[in-house]
Amino acid sequence: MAASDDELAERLVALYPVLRCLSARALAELCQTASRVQLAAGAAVFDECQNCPGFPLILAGTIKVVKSTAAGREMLLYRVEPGDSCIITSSCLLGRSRYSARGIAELPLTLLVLPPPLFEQMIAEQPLFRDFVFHLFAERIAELMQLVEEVAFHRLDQRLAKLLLARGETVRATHQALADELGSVREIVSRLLKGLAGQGLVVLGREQISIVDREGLRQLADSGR
Amino acid sequence: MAASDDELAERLVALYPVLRCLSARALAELCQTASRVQLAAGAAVFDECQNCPGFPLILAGTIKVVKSTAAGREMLLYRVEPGDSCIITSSCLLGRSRYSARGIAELPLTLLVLPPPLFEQMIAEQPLFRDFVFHLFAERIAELMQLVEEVAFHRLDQRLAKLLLARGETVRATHQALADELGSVREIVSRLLKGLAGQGLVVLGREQISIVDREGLRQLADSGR
DNA sequence: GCGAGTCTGTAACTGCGGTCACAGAGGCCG
DNA sequence: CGGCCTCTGTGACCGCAGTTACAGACTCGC
Repeated sequence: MAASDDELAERLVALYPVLRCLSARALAELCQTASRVQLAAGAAVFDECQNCPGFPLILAGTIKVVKSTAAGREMLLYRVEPGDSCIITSSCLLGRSRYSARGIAELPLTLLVLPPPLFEQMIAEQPLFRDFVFHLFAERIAELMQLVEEVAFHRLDQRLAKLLLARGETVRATHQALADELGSVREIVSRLLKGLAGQGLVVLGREQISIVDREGLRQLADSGR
Repeated sequence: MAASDDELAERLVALYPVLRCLSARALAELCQTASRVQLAAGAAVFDECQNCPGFPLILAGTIKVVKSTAAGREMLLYRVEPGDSCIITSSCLLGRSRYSARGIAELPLTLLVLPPPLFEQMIAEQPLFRDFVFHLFAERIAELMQLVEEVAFHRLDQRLAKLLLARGETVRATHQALADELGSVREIVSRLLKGLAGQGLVVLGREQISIVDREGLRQLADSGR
């Protein structure tokens, strides 16, 4: 028990260096007070209009935060990874409002959920923790504003190019998955990818896109700004 | 001097009831420490990639926060009114990052700008003030997520209808101004307004749109969700 | 090896939103 | 009154994204 808590504390601090600001005692207490949640890949972490059970620290896996329509289309707002915190959750917690999007576990997910009183206490007493949370807020807001701009003003091929660039050398994903990130539909993504391949920017394979001309893609993504 | 500070304090507390959590002394000190800024209508309050001089409380006027393109198109992200705070500013301040949009005074604007150390002190010491700021964060984030959804999934006529509904009985604005809120262009707004008028939902006049069928507009705005 | 299910390609068509190029219409000011 | 500026109306045209409807390709399990 104590050993596993020690281990947990270590992993926590490795992912969230800011927690070093806590005393060893406080950290141990945190590990005991917080509840551990495990979810399978694909499970819903939260949904629109729910209330929020606490402040989640991500130990493993990722959450994708998504708006979706009745027609089955979907759009990625942002992704939450270990070391981040799910800002929408914090915002519910802090603002006492409700979720306004859905969160879905992309990989098997392990969370440590701080109960609200503990969270508020840490915000009150730990300037560094406060800074950490605020910094996440600031980042998300900037990202969301950027996203609005891109959706409003950029063509889909540019957004697709940017998405591919952000994913490294070879992207393993179905066209449907890419469409869901962009808020579009599969056929269009297929068509655009074929276009990119025709320009020699990528090479296509099953569930795989290999970038061959990174610079060209970047030019496309940045054209007309 | 003291009289004018008293007046200021009164106006402040009227607009920001949360400041009641301060002692009379602290409030007086705040009024003295903070700097007052006046800007003409149309003036830039901040721009992308600037750093942030402090935490603004709005005494009079409004700020529109906007993304704009090289081609001269513009898109309203949100509007900041007396009693609100400009969250993008707070996010810069708290997250030590930079603006990622432009802020423009819509009316003659009076700000009271709290220097960062004072702001941080209040965040640290005043739980109610902290709540107030967080609540604003939460609201903005939810609004931005909503905006992404609307831009990505809703037709322009629906978004226009919603915009008109949110503006009261008769809307006084040029088509260009409406286009700038929606991230579109004047001709399209004119065309769509003509369509709405044709359906008997609104009546058009110079720099003026009068809503005659509120319910019909609402149906249009909500159709296909 | 066969069939079900998933993933991809692709062609025809539609419609929304944007661009361009004007023409009036209403105000404001000298 | 005449000229200028802003605001609005409008028609022709274009291109992107979305829809529909398939057909083939690949994978996996039986």
